[in-house]
Amino acid sequence: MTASTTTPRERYRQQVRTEVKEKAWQQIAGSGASALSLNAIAKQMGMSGPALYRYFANRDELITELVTDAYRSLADTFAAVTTDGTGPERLAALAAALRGWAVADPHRYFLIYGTPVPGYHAPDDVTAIASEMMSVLLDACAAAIGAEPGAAPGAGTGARDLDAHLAGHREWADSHPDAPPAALRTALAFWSRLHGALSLELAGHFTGMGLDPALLFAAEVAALTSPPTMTK
Amino acid sequence: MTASTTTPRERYRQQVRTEVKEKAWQQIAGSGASALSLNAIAKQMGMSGPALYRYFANRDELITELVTDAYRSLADTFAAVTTDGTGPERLAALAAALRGWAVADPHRYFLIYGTPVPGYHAPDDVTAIASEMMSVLLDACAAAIGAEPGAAPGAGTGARDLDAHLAGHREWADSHPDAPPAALRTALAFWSRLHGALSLELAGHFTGMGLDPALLFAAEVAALTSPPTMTK
DNA sequence: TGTACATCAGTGAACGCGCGTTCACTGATGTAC
DNA sequence: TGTACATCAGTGAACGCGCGTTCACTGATGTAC
Repeated sequence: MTASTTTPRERYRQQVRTEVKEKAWQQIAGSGASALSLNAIAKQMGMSGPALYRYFANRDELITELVTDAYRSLADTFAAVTTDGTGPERLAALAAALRGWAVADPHRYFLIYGTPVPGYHAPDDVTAIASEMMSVLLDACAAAIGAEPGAAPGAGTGARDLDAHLAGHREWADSHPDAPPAALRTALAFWSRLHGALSLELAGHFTGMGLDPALLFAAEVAALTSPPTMTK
Repeated sequence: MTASTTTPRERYRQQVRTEVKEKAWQQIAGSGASALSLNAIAKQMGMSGPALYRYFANRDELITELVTDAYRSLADTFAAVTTDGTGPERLAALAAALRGWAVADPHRYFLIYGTPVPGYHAPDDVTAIASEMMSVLLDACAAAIGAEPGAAPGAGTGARDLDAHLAGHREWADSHPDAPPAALRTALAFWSRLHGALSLELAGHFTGMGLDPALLFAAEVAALTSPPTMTK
């Protein structure tokens, strides 16, 4: 509990910045990220448009901050997941955290993982945050794989080319230089498959089909750690 | 070769409509779908803005037509895939067709499967087209499953809840009323996993990692039909 | 083949709107002596 | 504790811009006799 050296003025600044972002999210929820308007936010806050330029240099800076905040929030959610339990249990917990986070605010999810905005480039901060998340995921994957290497997705013949490629391209996993290829494969399958299920769910592609997305998601999570055995 | 009853004027109309759509796609590629502007398209065609209202009632109608065209194009691509070969071969061919189609024009892909536009609702036509595609996919899935039921993704214990749910919700698959649950599961995994890999690839989430998306995609396709065997 | 008429593509002016952003200014809040 | 000054939040007017859309109109193309 170190005494905050924040001046009242600085505190007020942060409050206003926070409120601007809140209104921004509301606006994104209503009309999409590309329709974000500084003037509209100001009006909603009972201020005049130019006032916001005290708090954000321009529209792009606001969006960048929203993106960074979204990444930060997801990374924190990941980091908060318990590291107790077996590898598969940890992976399941991470998956549940991911889905919970995404379902809680689909627009925030899509701001990160949705259609990229042409011309907009995410700031460098986010790659660092993405690495954080990958590190947490790899940790659980390594634990899961250590217990049962054959249970990793693609452990059969199908991933031989991928494994060869991964042998030469594992910079993205350099937080875990000793993780076996199966762990890397599992991490990739985790991201790829769960984002597939989540994207379709949040975009509403399942509602027209009358399916419960949670069950598909659960089945995909299960398949990540306990691959099908031949039942013939 | 039935003689076309199309009048020259009608033919001209269609030409212009087509050109408008082409410019629209170019504009989407450059600035995103939400920045689509009738005036800008007209200017690019050397016409004045209001002229386009001879061809499209308004902006929304143009977008709707772009969406429908995109679905139609994907469905045709699917339908053109050969039905020769074994089930797994057919699934692999469909997967390759999907990826080829998506990579050829990422913006078109995202217009269908990307971030949904708040307030915009796709027309009814597209659900019919989506059913077409699902029917083609289910056909291949049924063939693949018939040969080797245990090879379906989730054939282990992980998909029991999903199977129970599918037993009561298979209207989306009513083109194949006799398809076994494993076929339905395979079709869902096909869409979900491949869209996951494609979305991440096309949004550029792999480029920062230095990975070759094609190899991940290939591994996912392989996992759909030949699940890992325990190598322990 | 020629004339009279209908159809329809495209224009230019105009409407109201909201946007991002700049600028000079007012008034309140904090700081230094 | 009181006064003088500096800092900074917020305003209102203004700039230029592009948007979707409507409207009355011109001129070319096709049709009917």
